[in-house]
Amino acid sequence: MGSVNRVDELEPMIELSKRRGFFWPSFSIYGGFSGLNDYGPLGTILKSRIYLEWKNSFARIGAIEIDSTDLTPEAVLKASGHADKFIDMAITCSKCKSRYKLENIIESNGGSKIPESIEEARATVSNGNFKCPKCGNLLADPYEFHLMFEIRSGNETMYLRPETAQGIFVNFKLLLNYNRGKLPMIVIQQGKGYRNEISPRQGVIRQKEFNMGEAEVFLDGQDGNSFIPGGDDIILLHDMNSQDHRMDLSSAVQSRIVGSNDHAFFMEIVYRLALKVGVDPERLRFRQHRKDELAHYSRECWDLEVKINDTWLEVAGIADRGTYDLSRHIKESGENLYYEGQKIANVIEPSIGMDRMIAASIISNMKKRENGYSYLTFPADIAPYRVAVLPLQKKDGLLEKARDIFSKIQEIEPYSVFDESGAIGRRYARQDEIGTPYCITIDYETLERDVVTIRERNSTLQIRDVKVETLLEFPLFLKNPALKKFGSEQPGQ
RNA sequence: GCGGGAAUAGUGUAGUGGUUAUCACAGGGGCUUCCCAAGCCCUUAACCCGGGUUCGAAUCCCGGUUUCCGCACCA
Repeated sequence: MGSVNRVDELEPMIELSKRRGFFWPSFSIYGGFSGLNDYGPLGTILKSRIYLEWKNSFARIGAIEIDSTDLTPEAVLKASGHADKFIDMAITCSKCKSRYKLENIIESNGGSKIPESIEEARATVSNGNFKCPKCGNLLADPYEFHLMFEIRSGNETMYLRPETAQGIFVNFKLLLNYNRGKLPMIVIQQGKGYRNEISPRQGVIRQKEFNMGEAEVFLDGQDGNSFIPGGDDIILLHDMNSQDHRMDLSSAVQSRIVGSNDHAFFMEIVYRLALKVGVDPERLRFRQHRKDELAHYSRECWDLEVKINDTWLEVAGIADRGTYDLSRHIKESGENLYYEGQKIANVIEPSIGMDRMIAASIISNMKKRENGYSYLTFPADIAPYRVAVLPLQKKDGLLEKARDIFSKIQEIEPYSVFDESGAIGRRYARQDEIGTPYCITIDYETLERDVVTIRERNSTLQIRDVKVETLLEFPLFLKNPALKKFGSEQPGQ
């Protein structure tokens, strides 16, 4: 429920998503399965459009893209550190059923040596006289908890990848060769990651299987100036000492808040993507990881967070992985993953949780009109459907005329809607609710003079007397001169 | 995982042991209107799963699942 005063933004988003087909819980006819969600028809289009924006923003700076496997041999994840770090040792109080991470129990009892194996953990616990912090009961029987999904393939142990990144690192040698030995090299990958979450919550926000968009940026040397941030967006930066700064990212580098220009540049790329998919800048900040929360591979990390229900939710992380991964793979595989002799590339990793980015976009764009009807203010670039064609009524040849125009519009804008049912106002409302930016109405003027009316979603304004030939003039409907009359309210701008 | 609520058409809900399972919105068809979810008529569509108690269970009990709220977890 939440407190009475708080407006819950998540619940209306989930309700809309179920009703209109953005996403819904997986396997619902079998009672559901927690932590898994399917994208419905609208969500699937939205997802591919947001991925495309992401790809474009990296392609514009010369990125190359690969697509590696989900199944990953144990050796790779041993090298990367995940096989060790992704197994938690835990302990449950037999009396009050409280669960603890073993290392927390050892530390809170003044111990410092964290056991490396389950055998060692058993020995430590049986000698340690550790008590449950809650009820004082003596704790016993530590066990392992796997955060990765394990798969058996013959005699091999494999895992479903916890991140897409390793697929890029293991291909580094081939990629560098493909790139004719040149750095910097930016490699991106779209795909699924899998984590055995103990208690998935909040629908698409925390899942066992999730969509990621990751980039590994391989940099020449340590100077950190291969890429220079150029934007003047004033951004809220919450640093590791919980100090807030409002400044653009190049100033943040000069003020030594962000560690390097390279790091700041990719923070900027991710920030602009969030704006591009329609997240309100007022909802955005970067938060720097404290030393004690950095992942095992990371030297410095800034999360992009979105404010939902007045709490900050991580949607992306821009980590400085240094030479960690390549060094590890050099050591474990014995392969030459150097460049220019003995140099190891430095890596910046902008990594985006796409499901969360999509949810943030929906939430940020959900608006209500004064009459209570809701609409989605998606930028036209990511709106699932961009145009709906609506005959004012079905009689007098309007339906046929509308169908004719619709089939021509589909040629230039394949994702368009045709809707003939119900009153015209109802049909506008239907399109508003799924965020279609433009409706084209076919009326008696169309029959007489071949002109249509274009109606814009956010303003509900109309332009009448748009010639059909103007409408069809440009392959990209969004760039059509017919829309200029909408001025600055146009959602595509 | 633990504790506590909850689970009924697509969505939101009513229903305290016997109902033809309520209502609204949404959806489909028709009439009417003809530029912003109007009106009228018709219509589709639901008791989470499995056991038990009972002559009889949507309703009571047990187990499971899902979900929400706390706690823990979130590399």
